[in-house]
Amino acid sequence: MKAPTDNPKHPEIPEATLRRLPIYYRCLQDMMAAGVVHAVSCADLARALGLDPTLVRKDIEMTGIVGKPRVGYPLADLVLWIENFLGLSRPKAAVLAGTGSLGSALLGYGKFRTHGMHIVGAFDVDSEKIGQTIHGTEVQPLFCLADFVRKTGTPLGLIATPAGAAQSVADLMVSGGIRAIWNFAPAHIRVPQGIILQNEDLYYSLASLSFKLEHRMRVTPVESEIYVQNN
Amino acid sequence: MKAPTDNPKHPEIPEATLRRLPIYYRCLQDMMAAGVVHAVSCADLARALGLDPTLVRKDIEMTGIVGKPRVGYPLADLVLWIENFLGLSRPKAAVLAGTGSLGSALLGYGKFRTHGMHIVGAFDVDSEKIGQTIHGTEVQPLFCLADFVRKTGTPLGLIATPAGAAQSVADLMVSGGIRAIWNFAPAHIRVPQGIILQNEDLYYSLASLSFKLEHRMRVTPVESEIYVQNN
DNA sequence: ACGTTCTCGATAAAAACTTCTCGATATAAA
DNA sequence: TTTATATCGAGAAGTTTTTATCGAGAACGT
Repeated sequence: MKAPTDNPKHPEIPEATLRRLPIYYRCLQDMMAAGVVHAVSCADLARALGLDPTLVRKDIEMTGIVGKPRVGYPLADLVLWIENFLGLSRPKAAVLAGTGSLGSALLGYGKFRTHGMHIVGAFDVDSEKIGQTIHGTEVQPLFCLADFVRKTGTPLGLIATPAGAAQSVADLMVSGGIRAIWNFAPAHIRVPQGIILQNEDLYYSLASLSFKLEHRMRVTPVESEIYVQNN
Repeated sequence: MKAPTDNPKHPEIPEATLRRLPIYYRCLQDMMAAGVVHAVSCADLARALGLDPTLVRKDIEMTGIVGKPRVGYPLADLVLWIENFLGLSRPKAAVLAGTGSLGSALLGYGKFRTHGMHIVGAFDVDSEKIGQTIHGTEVQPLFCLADFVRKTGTPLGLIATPAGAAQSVADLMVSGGIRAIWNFAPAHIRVPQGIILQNEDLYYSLASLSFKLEHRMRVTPVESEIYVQNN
Protein backbone atom coordinates (compact mmCIF):
# COMPACT_ATOMS: atom_id res chain seq x y z
CA MET A 1 0.00 0.00 0.00
CA LYS A 2 1.66 3.09 -1.30
CA ALA A 3 1.53 6.12 0.93
CA PRO A 4 -1.22 8.49 -0.21
CA THR A 5 1.11 11.44 -0.15
CA ASP A 6 3.22 9.81 -2.84
CA ASN A 7 0.39 9.97 -5.28
CA PRO A 8 1.79 12.05 -8.10
CA LYS A 9 -1.51 12.74 -9.77
CA HIS A 10 -3.15 15.00 -7.22
CA PRO A 11 -0.74 17.34 -5.54
CA GLU A 12 -3.51 19.83 -4.78
CA ILE A 13 -6.48 18.59 -2.84
CA PRO A 14 -9.53 20.82 -3.26
CA GLU A 15 -10.64 22.55 -0.11
CA ALA A 16 -14.12 21.12 -0.52
CA THR A 17 -12.80 17.57 -0.67
CA LEU A 18 -10.70 18.17 2.39
CA ARG A 19 -13.78 19.23 4.29
CA ARG A 20 -15.63 16.07 3.35
CA LEU A 21 -12.93 13.48 3.94
CA PRO A 22 -13.19 13.70 7.73
CA ILE A 23 -16.91 13.17 7.40
CA TYR A 24 -16.35 10.05 5.37
CA TYR A 25 -13.77 8.95 7.88
CA ARG A 26 -16.14 9.10 10.80
CA CYS A 27 -18.95 7.50 8.89
CA LEU A 28 -16.68 4.63 7.88
CA GLN A 29 -15.55 4.22 11.45
CA ASP A 30 -19.17 4.04 12.53
CA MET A 31 -19.81 1.41 9.88
CA MET A 32 -16.90 -0.61 11.14
CA ALA A 33 -18.12 -0.28 14.69
CA ALA A 34 -21.53 -1.41 13.51
CA GLY A 35 -19.97 -4.60 12.22
CA VAL A 36 -19.67 -3.97 8.52
CA VAL A 37 -16.69 -6.13 7.76
CA HIS A 38 -16.65 -6.47 4.04
CA ALA A 39 -16.17 -3.87 1.39
CA VAL A 40 -18.01 -0.60 1.10
CA SER A 41 -18.91 1.20 -2.11
CA CYS A 42 -19.11 4.90 -2.82
CA ALA A 43 -22.82 4.44 -3.26
CA ASP A 44 -23.11 3.02 0.26
CA LEU A 45 -21.24 5.91 1.73
CA ALA A 46 -23.15 8.44 -0.32
CA ARG A 47 -26.43 6.97 0.79
CA ALA A 48 -25.41 7.05 4.44
CA LEU A 49 -24.45 10.70 4.19
CA GLY A 50 -27.04 11.95 1.75
CA LEU A 51 -24.50 12.90 -0.87
CA ASP A 52 -23.98 12.34 -4.55
CA PRO A 53 -22.17 9.04 -5.15
CA THR A 54 -19.98 10.51 -7.86
CA LEU A 55 -18.84 13.23 -5.52
CA VAL A 56 -17.85 10.68 -2.94
CA ARG A 57 -15.99 8.65 -5.53
CA LYS A 58 -14.08 11.67 -6.77
CA ASP A 59 -13.11 12.62 -3.23
CA ILE A 60 -11.89 9.13 -2.42
CA GLU A 61 -10.09 8.97 -5.73
CA MET A 62 -8.17 12.08 -4.63
CA THR A 63 -6.61 10.17 -1.79
CA GLY A 64 -5.10 7.74 -4.26
CA ILE A 65 -6.67 4.55 -3.02
CA VAL A 66 -7.98 2.23 -5.72
CA GLY A 67 -11.13 0.23 -5.45
CA LYS A 68 -12.42 -2.79 -7.26
CA PRO A 69 -15.32 -2.62 -9.70
CA ARG A 70 -18.46 -4.29 -8.52
CA VAL A 71 -16.98 -4.52 -5.01
CA GLY A 72 -15.95 -1.13 -3.70
CA TYR A 73 -13.23 -0.56 -1.14
CA PRO A 74 -12.21 -2.87 1.70
CA LEU A 75 -13.64 -1.04 4.70
CA ALA A 76 -10.74 -1.45 7.12
CA ASP A 77 -8.19 -0.50 4.49
CA LEU A 78 -10.13 2.56 3.50
CA VAL A 79 -10.36 3.79 7.09
CA LEU A 80 -6.64 3.36 7.62
CA TRP A 81 -5.88 4.92 4.28
CA ILE A 82 -7.89 8.08 4.97
CA GLU A 83 -6.46 8.22 8.50
CA ASN A 84 -2.99 8.12 7.05
CA PHE A 85 -3.85 10.52 4.28
CA LEU A 86 -5.14 13.14 6.71
CA GLY A 87 -2.28 12.46 9.10
CA LEU A 88 -4.55 11.65 12.02
CA SER A 89 -2.28 8.88 13.16
CA ARG A 90 0.71 11.21 13.44
CA PRO A 91 -0.18 13.71 16.19
CA LYS A 92 1.26 17.19 15.73
CA ALA A 93 2.58 19.03 18.74
CA ALA A 94 0.61 22.14 19.65
CA VAL A 95 0.84 25.02 22.11
CA LEU A 96 -2.16 26.64 23.69
CA ALA A 97 -2.44 30.31 24.54
CA GLY A 98 -5.14 31.26 27.00
CA THR A 99 -6.30 28.95 29.77
CA GLY A 100 -9.74 30.32 30.52
CA SER A 101 -12.80 28.12 30.34
CA LEU A 102 -12.32 27.43 26.65
CA GLY A 103 -8.59 26.83 26.93
CA SER A 104 -9.08 24.45 29.83
CA ALA A 105 -11.72 22.57 27.89
CA LEU A 106 -9.31 22.18 24.98
CA LEU A 107 -6.65 20.84 27.32
CA GLY A 108 -9.16 18.30 28.57
CA TYR A 109 -10.06 16.94 25.14
CA GLY A 110 -8.05 13.76 25.37
CA LYS A 111 -9.31 12.58 22.01
CA PHE A 112 -7.34 15.21 20.15
CA ARG A 113 -4.40 12.90 20.44
CA THR A 114 -6.04 10.28 18.27
CA HIS A 115 -7.17 12.96 15.85
CA GLY A 116 -3.82 14.39 14.90
CA MET A 117 -2.95 16.80 17.69
CA HIS A 118 -1.16 16.80 21.02
CA ILE A 119 -0.98 19.87 23.25
CA VAL A 120 2.53 20.09 24.67
CA GLY A 121 2.45 23.49 26.34
CA ALA A 122 -0.05 25.97 27.78
CA PHE A 123 0.51 29.69 28.27
CA ASP A 124 -1.28 32.53 30.00
CA VAL A 125 -0.64 36.04 31.27
CA ASP A 126 -2.58 35.60 34.51
CA SER A 127 -0.03 35.19 37.31
CA GLU A 128 -2.59 33.22 39.31
CA LYS A 129 -2.77 30.55 36.64
CA ILE A 130 0.93 30.33 35.87
CA GLY A 131 2.41 27.31 37.55
CA GLN A 132 -0.92 25.56 37.89
CA THR A 133 -1.43 22.24 36.19
CA ILE A 134 -4.52 21.84 34.05
CA HIS A 135 -5.29 18.34 32.86
CA GLY A 136 -1.67 17.41 33.22
CA THR A 137 -0.17 20.43 31.50
CA GLU A 138 1.60 23.15 33.47
CA VAL A 139 0.70 26.72 32.61
CA GLN A 140 3.70 28.83 31.66
CA PRO A 141 3.98 32.61 31.38
CA LEU A 142 3.04 33.97 28.00
CA PHE A 143 6.37 35.68 27.42
CA CYS A 144 7.97 32.24 27.19
CA LEU A 145 5.71 31.21 24.32
CA ALA A 146 7.85 32.28 21.36
CA ASP A 147 10.97 30.71 22.81
CA PHE A 148 9.13 27.52 23.59
CA VAL A 149 7.83 27.29 20.05
CA ARG A 150 11.26 28.00 18.64
CA LYS A 151 13.11 25.52 20.81
CA THR A 152 10.64 22.68 20.46
CA GLY A 153 9.78 23.34 16.84
CA THR A 154 6.09 23.14 17.64
CA PRO A 155 4.20 23.53 14.39
CA LEU A 156 0.72 24.36 15.65
CA GLY A 157 -0.64 27.07 17.93
CA LEU A 158 -4.08 27.32 19.50
CA ILE A 159 -5.44 30.70 20.50
CA ALA A 160 -8.11 30.71 23.21
CA THR A 161 -7.51 34.18 24.59
CA PRO A 162 -9.95 37.08 24.75
CA ALA A 163 -10.43 38.79 21.40
CA GLY A 164 -8.25 41.72 22.28
CA ALA A 165 -5.17 39.60 22.86
CA ALA A 166 -5.56 37.31 19.87
CA GLN A 167 -3.54 39.25 17.33
CA SER A 168 -0.56 39.86 19.60
CA VAL A 169 -0.52 36.21 20.65
CA ALA A 170 -0.63 35.19 17.01
CA ASP A 171 2.32 37.48 16.34
CA LEU A 172 4.20 35.83 19.19
CA MET A 173 3.57 32.42 17.73
CA VAL A 174 4.63 33.52 14.28
CA SER A 175 7.82 35.04 15.66
CA GLY A 176 8.60 31.69 17.23
CA GLY A 177 8.22 29.99 13.85
CA ILE A 178 4.79 28.45 14.13
CA ARG A 179 3.43 26.95 10.94
CA ALA A 180 -0.28 26.87 11.63
CA ILE A 181 -2.69 28.67 13.94
CA TRP A 182 -6.06 27.45 15.10
CA ASN A 183 -7.88 30.49 16.35
CA PHE A 184 -10.77 30.17 18.80
CA ALA A 185 -10.87 33.82 19.82
CA PRO A 186 -13.72 35.87 18.38
CA ALA A 187 -11.35 38.09 16.47
CA HIS A 188 -10.08 38.31 12.96
CA ILE A 189 -6.33 37.84 13.04
CA ARG A 190 -3.81 38.29 10.27
CA VAL A 191 -0.78 36.14 9.60
CA PRO A 192 2.01 36.28 7.02
CA GLN A 193 1.71 34.38 3.76
CA GLY A 194 2.48 30.74 4.18
CA ILE A 195 1.14 30.40 7.69
CA ILE A 196 -1.95 28.25 7.84
CA LEU A 197 -4.78 29.93 9.70
CA GLN A 198 -8.04 28.34 10.68
CA ASN A 199 -10.71 30.25 12.54
CA GLU A 200 -13.18 28.56 14.81
CA ASP A 201 -15.63 31.32 15.44
CA LEU A 202 -19.08 30.63 16.78
CA TYR A 203 -20.31 34.11 16.00
CA TYR A 204 -19.51 33.72 12.33
CA SER A 205 -21.29 30.43 12.38
CA LEU A 206 -24.27 31.81 14.20
CA ALA A 207 -24.61 34.69 11.81
CA SER A 208 -25.10 32.50 8.77
CA LEU A 209 -27.49 30.31 10.72
CA SER A 210 -29.44 33.38 11.73
CA PHE A 211 -29.74 34.47 8.13
CA LYS A 212 -30.93 31.11 6.91
CA LEU A 213 -33.48 30.90 9.68
CA GLU A 214 -34.97 34.24 8.72
CA HIS A 215 -35.02 33.62 5.03
CA ARG A 216 -36.16 30.00 5.09
CA MET A 217 -33.36 29.30 2.72
CA ARG A 218 -33.78 26.33 0.50
CA VAL A 219 -31.60 23.73 2.13
CA THR A 220 -30.93 20.51 0.36
CA PRO A 221 -29.47 17.60 2.33
CA VAL A 222 -26.14 18.16 0.69
CA GLU A 223 -25.92 21.74 1.67
CA SER A 224 -27.30 21.21 5.09
CA GLU A 225 -25.02 18.39 6.00
CA ILE A 226 -21.82 19.17 4.27
CA TYR A 227 -21.45 22.62 3.00
CA VAL A 228 -22.85 24.56 5.85
CA GLN A 229 -20.43 23.46 8.39
CA ASN A 230 -18.87 25.55 11.03
CA ASN A 231 -19.09 28.96 9.58
CA MET B 1 -33.58 52.43 3.71
CA LYS B 2 -35.30 49.51 2.11
CA ALA B 3 -35.14 46.23 3.96
CA PRO B 4 -32.43 44.00 2.51
CA THR B 5 -34.79 41.08 2.26
CA ASP B 6 -36.91 43.03 -0.16
CA ASN B 7 -34.13 43.15 -2.64
CA PRO B 8 -35.61 41.45 -5.67
CA LYS B 9 -32.35 40.92 -7.49
CA HIS B 10 -30.66 38.37 -5.27
CA PRO B 11 -33.06 35.91 -3.70
CA GLU B 12 -30.29 33.34 -3.30
CA ILE B 13 -27.23 34.37 -1.37
CA PRO B 14 -24.21 32.19 -2.14
CA GLU B 15 -22.98 30.14 0.76
CA ALA B 16 -19.53 31.62 0.33
CA THR B 17 -20.83 35.15 0.62
CA LEU B 18 -22.80 34.22 3.70
CA ARG B 19 -19.63 32.97 5.32
CA ARG B 20 -17.82 36.21 4.64
CA LEU B 21 -20.47 38.72 5.64
CA PRO B 22 -20.04 38.10 9.37
CA ILE B 23 -16.33 38.67 8.90
CA TYR B 24 -16.97 41.99 7.27
CA TYR B 25 -19.43 42.80 10.00
CA ARG B 26 -16.92 42.33 12.79
CA CYS B 27 -14.20 44.15 10.92
CA LEU B 28 -16.50 47.10 10.35
CA GLN B 29 -17.47 47.11 14.00
CA ASP B 30 -13.80 47.19 14.91
CA MET B 31 -13.27 50.08 12.54
CA MET B 32 -16.12 51.94 14.15
CA ALA B 33 -14.72 51.25 17.59
CA ALA B 34 -11.37 52.50 16.37
CA GLY B 35 -12.97 55.82 15.55
CA VAL B 36 -13.46 55.57 11.81
CA VAL B 37 -16.49 57.78 11.44
CA HIS B 38 -16.71 58.52 7.78
CA ALA B 39 -17.29 56.23 4.86
CA VAL B 40 -15.47 53.01 4.13
CA SER B 41 -14.71 51.57 0.70
CA CYS B 42 -14.56 47.98 -0.41
CA ALA B 43 -10.87 48.50 -0.96
CA ASP B 44 -10.40 49.52 2.68
CA LEU B 45 -12.24 46.49 3.90
CA ALA B 46 -10.42 44.20 1.52
CA ARG B 47 -7.09 45.57 2.63
CA ALA B 48 -7.94 45.08 6.28
CA LEU B 49 -8.92 41.49 5.67
CA GLY B 50 -6.43 40.53 2.99
CA LEU B 51 -9.10 39.84 0.41
CA ASP B 52 -9.78 40.74 -3.16
CA PRO B 53 -11.62 44.10 -3.33
CA THR B 54 -13.88 42.88 -6.09
CA LEU B 55 -14.97 39.96 -4.00
CA VAL B 56 -15.84 42.24 -1.11
CA ARG B 57 -17.81 44.51 -3.41
CA LYS B 58 -19.76 41.59 -4.84
CA ASP B 59 -20.61 40.35 -1.39
CA ILE B 60 -21.76 43.73 -0.17
CA GLU B 61 -23.72 44.24 -3.36
CA MET B 62 -25.59 41.05 -2.51
CA THR B 63 -27.02 42.63 0.60
CA GLY B 64 -28.63 45.32 -1.51
CA ILE B 65 -26.98 48.36 -0.03
CA VAL B 66 -25.74 50.92 -2.54
CA GLY B 67 -22.58 52.92 -2.19
CA LYS B 68 -21.35 56.12 -3.73
CA PRO B 69 -18.55 56.21 -6.28
CA ARG B 70 -15.32 57.70 -5.01
CA VAL B 71 -16.72 57.53 -1.44
CA GLY B 72 -17.73 54.04 -0.51
CA TYR B 73 -20.32 53.20 2.10
CA PRO B 74 -21.22 55.19 5.22
CA LEU B 75 -19.66 53.06 7.95
CA ALA B 76 -22.44 53.21 10.51
CA ASP B 77 -25.11 52.54 7.92
CA LEU B 78 -23.23 49.60 6.52
CA VAL B 79 -22.84 47.99 9.93
CA LEU B 80 -26.52 48.36 10.70
CA TRP B 81 -27.43 47.16 7.24
CA ILE B 82 -25.43 43.95 7.50
CA GLU B 83 -26.68 43.43 11.04
CA ASN B 84 -30.21 43.70 9.81
CA PHE B 85 -29.49 41.60 6.74
CA LEU B 86 -28.11 38.74 8.79
CA GLY B 87 -30.82 39.14 11.39
CA LEU B 88 -28.41 39.61 14.26
CA SER B 89 -30.60 42.24 15.85
CA ARG B 90 -33.56 39.88 16.01
CA PRO B 91 -32.55 37.09 18.39
CA LYS B 92 -34.03 33.67 17.62
CA ALA B 93 -35.18 31.50 20.48
CA ALA B 94 -33.18 28.32 20.93
CA VAL B 95 -33.28 25.18 23.04
CA LEU B 96 -30.20 23.38 24.26
CA ALA B 97 -29.90 19.63 24.67
CA GLY B 98 -27.05 18.43 26.85
CA THR B 99 -25.74 20.42 29.78
CA GLY B 100 -22.26 19.00 30.18
CA SER B 101 -19.22 21.21 30.08
CA LEU B 102 -19.90 22.32 26.54
CA GLY B 103 -23.59 22.86 27.09
CA SER B 104 -22.94 24.90 30.21
CA ALA B 105 -20.43 27.00 28.36
CA LEU B 106 -22.97 27.69 25.65
CA LEU B 107 -25.51 28.75 28.29
CA GLY B 108 -22.93 31.15 29.65
CA TYR B 109 -22.22 32.89 26.37
CA GLY B 110 -24.20 36.03 27.08
CA LYS B 111 -23.16 37.58 23.83
CA PHE B 112 -25.21 35.16 21.78
CA ARG B 113 -28.13 37.43 22.48
CA THR B 114 -26.59 40.28 20.55
CA HIS B 115 -25.61 37.91 17.78
CA GLY B 116 -28.99 36.57 16.85
CA MET B 117 -29.72 33.85 19.39
CA HIS B 118 -31.32 33.47 22.78
CA ILE B 119 -31.39 30.17 24.66
CA VAL B 120 -34.81 29.77 26.25
CA GLY B 121 -34.64 26.21 27.51
CA ALA B 122 -32.07 23.59 28.51
CA PHE B 123 -32.61 19.84 28.61
CA ASP B 124 -30.73 16.81 29.88
CA VAL B 125 -31.31 13.18 30.78
CA ASP B 126 -29.20 13.27 33.92
CA SER B 127 -31.58 13.37 36.90
CA GLU B 128 -28.89 15.10 38.96
CA LYS B 129 -28.88 18.04 36.61
CA ILE B 130 -32.60 18.33 36.07
CA GLY B 131 -34.00 21.13 38.19
CA GLN B 132 -30.65 22.85 38.53
CA THR B 133 -30.24 26.34 37.20
CA ILE B 134 -27.25 26.99 34.95
CA HIS B 135 -26.54 30.61 34.13
CA GLY B 136 -30.13 31.46 34.80
CA THR B 137 -31.72 28.67 32.83
CA GLU B 138 -33.40 25.75 34.56
CA VAL B 139 -32.55 22.30 33.26
CA GLN B 140 -35.60 20.28 32.25
CA PRO B 141 -35.92 16.57 31.53
CA LEU B 142 -35.15 15.61 27.98
CA PHE B 143 -38.52 13.98 27.38
CA CYS B 144 -40.12 17.41 27.64
CA LEU B 145 -38.04 18.76 24.79
CA ALA B 146 -40.33 18.02 21.85
CA ASP B 147 -43.36 19.40 23.66
CA PHE B 148 -41.48 22.51 24.68
CA VAL B 149 -40.38 23.13 21.13
CA ARG B 150 -43.88 22.58 19.83
CA LYS B 151 -45.59 24.79 22.38
CA THR B 152 -43.15 27.65 22.22
CA GLY B 153 -42.49 27.40 18.51
CA THR B 154 -38.77 27.55 19.14
CA PRO B 155 -37.06 27.53 15.74
CA LEU B 156 -33.53 26.56 16.71
CA GLY B 157 -32.04 23.62 18.59
CA LEU B 158 -28.52 23.20 19.93
CA ILE B 159 -27.13 19.73 20.45
CA ALA B 160 -24.33 19.43 22.98
CA THR B 161 -24.84 15.82 23.98
CA PRO B 162 -22.42 12.94 23.65
CA ALA B 163 -22.10 11.61 20.11
CA GLY B 164 -24.26 8.59 20.77
CA ALA B 165 -27.29 10.63 21.75
CA ALA B 166 -27.06 13.24 19.03
CA GLN B 167 -29.23 11.58 16.40
CA SER B 168 -32.06 10.72 18.76
CA VAL B 169 -32.03 14.22 20.22
CA ALA B 170 -32.13 15.64 16.72
CA ASP B 171 -35.11 13.44 15.96
CA LEU B 172 -36.84 14.76 19.09
CA MET B 173 -36.26 18.30 17.99
CA VAL B 174 -37.53 17.60 14.51
CA SER B 175 -40.62 15.92 15.88
CA GLY B 176 -41.30 19.08 17.85
CA GLY B 177 -41.12 21.15 14.69
CA ILE B 178 -37.67 22.66 14.95
CA ARG B 179 -36.48 24.54 11.88
CA ALA B 180 -32.73 24.53 12.38
CA ILE B 181 -30.22 22.48 14.32
CA TRP B 182 -26.78 23.59 15.43
CA ASN B 183 -24.91 20.42 16.21
CA PHE B 184 -21.90 20.47 18.52
CA ALA B 185 -21.76 16.73 19.08
CA PRO B 186 -18.99 14.86 17.26
CA ALA B 187 -21.46 12.86 15.24
CA HIS B 188 -22.93 13.03 11.80
CA ILE B 189 -26.66 13.49 12.12
CA ARG B 190 -29.31 13.36 9.47
CA VAL B 191 -32.37 15.54 9.24
CA PRO B 192 -35.30 15.71 6.84
CA GLN B 193 -35.18 17.97 3.82
CA GLY B 194 -35.92 21.54 4.70
CA ILE B 195 -34.40 21.47 8.15
CA ILE B 196 -31.28 23.60 8.37
CA LEU B 197 -28.35 21.73 9.86
CA GLN B 198 -25.05 23.21 10.84
CA ASN B 199 -22.28 21.10 12.30
CA GLU B 200 -19.68 22.54 14.61
CA ASP B 201 -17.23 19.73 14.78
CA LEU B 202 -13.72 20.29 16.03
CA TYR B 203 -12.55 16.92 14.80
CA TYR B 204 -13.53 17.70 11.24
CA SER B 205 -11.74 20.97 11.58
CA LEU B 206 -8.67 19.40 13.07
CA ALA B 207 -8.46 16.81 10.35
CA SER B 208 -8.11 19.34 7.56
CA LEU B 209 -5.64 21.30 9.62
CA SER B 210 -3.63 18.14 10.16
CA PHE B 211 -3.53 17.46 6.46
CA LYS B 212 -2.39 20.95 5.56
CA LEU B 213 0.29 20.86 8.19
CA GLU B 214 1.72 17.67 6.77
CA HIS B 215 1.59 18.72 3.19
CA ARG B 216 2.70 22.30 3.58
CA MET B 217 -0.25 23.25 1.48
CA ARG B 218 0.03 26.46 -0.41
CA VAL B 219 -2.04 28.83 1.67
CA THR B 220 -2.82 32.23 0.33
CA PRO B 221 -4.11 34.90 2.68
CA VAL B 222 -7.53 34.52 1.19
CA GLU B 223 -7.73 30.85 1.81
CA SER B 224 -6.16 31.02 5.18
CA GLU B 225 -8.39 33.72 6.48
CA ILE B 226 -11.65 33.07 4.81
CA TYR B 227 -12.05 29.74 3.25
CA VAL B 228 -10.46 27.58 5.81
CA GLN B 229 -12.70 28.46 8.61
CA ASN B 230 -14.15 26.09 11.07
CA ASN B 231 -13.82 22.90 9.22
C1' DA C 1 -14.58 75.63 -13.41
C1' DC C 2 -12.26 71.80 -15.06
C1' DG C 3 -9.63 67.80 -15.37
C1' DT C 4 -7.83 63.97 -12.55
C1' DT C 5 -8.46 60.20 -9.68
C1' DC C 6 -10.77 56.99 -7.02
C1' DT C 7 -14.62 53.83 -6.37
C1' DC C 8 -18.96 51.77 -7.50
C1' DG C 9 -21.71 48.72 -10.46
C1' DA C 10 -21.97 45.64 -14.15
C1' DT C 11 -20.28 42.51 -17.51
C1' DA C 12 -17.02 39.15 -19.00
C1' DA C 13 -13.49 35.81 -18.32
C1' DA C 14 -11.32 32.33 -15.57
C1' DA C 15 -11.15 28.96 -12.14
C1' DA C 16 -13.04 25.67 -9.06
C1' DC C 17 -16.33 22.43 -8.00
C1' DT C 18 -20.12 19.24 -8.93
C1' DT C 19 -22.78 16.36 -11.77
C1' DC C 20 -23.37 13.57 -15.84
C1' DT C 21 -21.93 9.95 -19.03
C1' DC C 22 -19.48 6.10 -20.70
C1' DG C 23 -16.32 2.21 -21.05
C1' DA C 24 -13.86 -1.38 -18.35
C1' DT C 25 -13.82 -4.92 -14.94
C1' DA C 26 -14.91 -8.08 -11.31
C1' DT C 27 -18.52 -10.69 -9.13
C1' DA C 28 -22.78 -13.25 -9.24
C1' DA C 29 -26.29 -15.71 -11.55
C1' DA C 30 -27.87 -18.65 -15.34
C1' DT D 1 -18.92 -21.18 -19.37
C1' DT D 2 -21.60 -17.40 -20.53
C1' DT D 3 -24.39 -13.46 -19.46
C1' DA D 4 -26.05 -9.82 -16.51
C1' DT D 5 -25.09 -6.25 -13.29
C1' DA D 6 -22.99 -3.31 -10.04
C1' DT D 7 -19.12 -0.36 -9.39
C1' DC D 8 -14.89 1.89 -10.40
C1' DG D 9 -12.21 5.29 -13.11
C1' DA D 10 -11.87 8.82 -16.34
C1' DG D 11 -13.41 12.39 -19.28
C1' DA D 12 -16.97 15.86 -20.49
C1' DA D 13 -20.45 19.04 -19.43
C1' DG D 14 -22.71 22.08 -16.36
C1' DT D 15 -22.83 24.99 -12.40
C1' DT D 16 -21.09 27.96 -9.02
C1' DT D 17 -17.67 31.05 -7.34
C1' DT D 18 -13.85 34.02 -7.93
C1' DT D 19 -11.08 37.28 -10.47
C1' DA D 20 -10.42 40.66 -14.16
C1' DT D 21 -12.01 44.52 -17.00
C1' DC D 22 -14.54 48.66 -18.19
C1' DG D 23 -17.63 52.66 -18.10
C1' DA D 24 -19.92 56.14 -15.13
C1' DG D 25 -20.13 59.30 -11.40
C1' DA D 26 -18.52 61.85 -7.27
C1' DA D 27 -14.93 64.22 -4.71
C1' DC D 28 -10.48 66.60 -4.76
C1' DG D 29 -6.73 69.65 -6.44
C1' DT D 30 -5.45 73.18 -9.32
